[in-house]
Amino acid sequence: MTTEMLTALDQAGVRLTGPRRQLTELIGKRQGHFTAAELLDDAERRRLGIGRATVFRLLELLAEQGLVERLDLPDGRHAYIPCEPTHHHHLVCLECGTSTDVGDCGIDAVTAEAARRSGFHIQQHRLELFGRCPACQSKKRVKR
Amino acid sequence: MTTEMLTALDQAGVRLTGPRRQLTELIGKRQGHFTAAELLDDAERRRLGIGRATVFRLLELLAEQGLVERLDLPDGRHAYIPCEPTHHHHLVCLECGTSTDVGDCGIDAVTAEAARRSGFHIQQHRLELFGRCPACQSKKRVKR
DNA sequence: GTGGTTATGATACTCAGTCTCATCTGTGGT
DNA sequence: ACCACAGATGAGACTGAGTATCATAACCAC
Repeated sequence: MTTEMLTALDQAGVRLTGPRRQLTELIGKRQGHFTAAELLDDAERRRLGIGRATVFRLLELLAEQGLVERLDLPDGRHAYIPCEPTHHHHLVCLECGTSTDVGDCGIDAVTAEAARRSGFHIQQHRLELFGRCPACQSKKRVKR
Repeated sequence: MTTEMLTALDQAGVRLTGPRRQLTELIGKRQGHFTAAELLDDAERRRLGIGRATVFRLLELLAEQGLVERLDLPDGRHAYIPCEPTHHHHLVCLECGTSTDVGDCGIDAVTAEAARRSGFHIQQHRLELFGRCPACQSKKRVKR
């Protein structure tokens, strides 16, 4: 996945620098969502000497390319999810952070209906689903 | 609307203090969404002598009671919308900030479908729609 | 290789939101 | 009407996320 990110960045006409390679690798090693602070921590723990600004700049770049998506967690924090650059929505596990992409699932019908009722011209929408993934559901069951 | 908020706060067992009355009044005077900073500005402009902490504390209280809902704007800022304390979604005008509540519009079917496909147990969802309200649509048309 | 454009890290800064704490005030009981 | 005191307040310190600046470093097309 990190190579996909790198080739996409390359095609976007930006330089494939050391810090960018290292950070995309760290992103690849994480599963699920992560915050900028967590990524920064990873980098510091490995003594990569990467500055905070660089982390934010890369995340912004990746977000522009649609390789990563900004997510607003229920507690108000911002997180990022690596994902395919097509329109979709996220289903996030509140326990382990795993996330899955879901396709449209009929959401277009919902927005169309809302537009019809309100007269609004809808330009963008955001749907975020939160819950527990199958693995965490069975984990809890065992513990009880 | 501000009286509704006050009676709801009263029933929640908190004190109806001066700052709380003044702030709910300011919220009532705004239409559409607003950020904490904007509300704070309003209060400062009127020399009410209300501290920043009080503003945040009231917003938190109102959010707990469902009288106001936290909203994540597409640009990442946090805003609040006064609303009815029932489950619903928001349709926000990106130009003037007006917002409308929309009922379920079939979104439950979407979450059910996503749950079926993924095996997740979905606990909460957030749907936010952004666009242009009817008034702003006709405004633009006139300008051209 | 080399040149020059682009990216980088350090640092300072801003801004949102939280915490603390001494002081003040609404409210229920009298 | 008064009082006592729990709960609320404002000031200001603090934290943490994200941004801006700028001199230095590193890509990469040539």
